[in-house]
Amino acid sequence: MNPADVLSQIPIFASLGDEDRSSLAERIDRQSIPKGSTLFHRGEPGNALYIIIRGQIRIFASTRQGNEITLALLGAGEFFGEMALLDGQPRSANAEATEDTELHFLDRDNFFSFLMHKESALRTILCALSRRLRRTDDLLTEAYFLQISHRLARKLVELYDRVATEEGACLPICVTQLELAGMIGATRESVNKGLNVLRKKGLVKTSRNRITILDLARLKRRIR
Amino acid sequence: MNPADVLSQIPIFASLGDEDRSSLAERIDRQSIPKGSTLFHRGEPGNALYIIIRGQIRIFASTRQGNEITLALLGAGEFFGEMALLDGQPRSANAEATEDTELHFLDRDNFFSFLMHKESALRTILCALSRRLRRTDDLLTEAYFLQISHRLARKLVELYDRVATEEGACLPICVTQLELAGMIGATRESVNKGLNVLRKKGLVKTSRNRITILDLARLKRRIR
DNA sequence: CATTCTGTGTGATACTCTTCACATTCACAG
DNA sequence: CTGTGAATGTGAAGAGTATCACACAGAATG
Repeated sequence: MNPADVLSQIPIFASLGDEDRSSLAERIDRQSIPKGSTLFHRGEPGNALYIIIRGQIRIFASTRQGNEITLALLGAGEFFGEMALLDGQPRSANAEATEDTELHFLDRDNFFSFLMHKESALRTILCALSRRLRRTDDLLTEAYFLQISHRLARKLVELYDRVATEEGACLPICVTQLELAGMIGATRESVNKGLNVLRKKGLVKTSRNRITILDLARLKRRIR
Repeated sequence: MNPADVLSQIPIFASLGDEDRSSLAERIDRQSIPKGSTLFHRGEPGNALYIIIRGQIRIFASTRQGNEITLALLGAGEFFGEMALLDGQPRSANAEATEDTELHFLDRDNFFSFLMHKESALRTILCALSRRLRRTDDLLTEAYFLQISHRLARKLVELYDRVATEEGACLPICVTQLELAGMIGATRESVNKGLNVLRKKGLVKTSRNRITILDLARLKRRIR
């Protein structure tokens, strides 16, 4: 698959015309990293935007006590690292590959000259940024006012939606309880106990690395 | 002060040439709102970006139980409301004036044509967006892992820095304990008890509507 | 096949923060 | 000066989580 075709699969660049896409493709480099390896750490200078071709990247922050919170889990077609690119500040979080991953990267100057050139791309990037900001604001309100069982239910629905839209069937969510804990800012034990409640009510079914939602409607009702 | 001069004081527009500035000034409207009044609510369609000339705006989210969390407190020269403008979604939070406030507003079409026209403005907007995103990410990590006393100390330093840079002296921070509680996601009582500890250690002095930092260095040390 | 590792399930205990219920102080309008 | 409301101070009780300390199962590895 040539770079220009890869670009056409990516939401930010999908609206580009053919010639713009090819000219951008020439400026983009490609990189592969193995599962478990780190792409960058918080505090490092950042000057590139990454776009995921294949695999999965986890964006996370950590505290001195060794706790970790997962800010985002990104898959093929999604991009990240744009913050450091935009404001020139050091990386605000860590990024690691949770699967063998291939990605494109685009450096600062290319990025800006490209944006100034294509208004549609500018609009798409700005949309994506504000959507992410919205999401984090929501997470913040949740973090302060919702108890763990609610945050858990909400996150399960969110993760389910992501799998469901791609297949339509009632697929299981593939996460460990530890990962879930990181996403909602809780301990693994609390997540386990929260899942226990949902299990007893027949809302979900759990097994190793898997959570299957049995009654989506009732689960959604618990969120409110 | 004529519109064009006002614009030159505002970071986003500072880099404009004189003629650009005047042409933009014609398209910008002005609005005054009294202390305590609401500018917009969450869920309303948004079609304008606001820039604060004078006064203060509080951006906040609220839950059905009536709890409120202050997402940002913005002063002269700062702007907000750009998110709804960018992605066309409804307002994601509420905005109210905590002082008598004057602001400019700029509608969608003008905003985009302006951005496409001036790369420096684009950079400023993108910087501001990513800075805001950074801040919220930080707040989120804090919310999950830091206990109230730490969040309190951190917020006091942040508020102090904002006052201090404008004057240089050791000015008191003007907030009520209820407002502080909204900013760090806690109850008024918890804030009170947290302040009590800081007071006993001689780090701060409190009175009605006022908190004075006595020992900034030691307060900063508590944050870590 | 034995061993190790990772993910899961669960109770006891301790701690933080909220909720509730009041008392107190201060500013300010009548 | 006096009443009224807003902001503050404080304690008791309870909810919700974290921490700790295990037991156990299945998968992966040699």
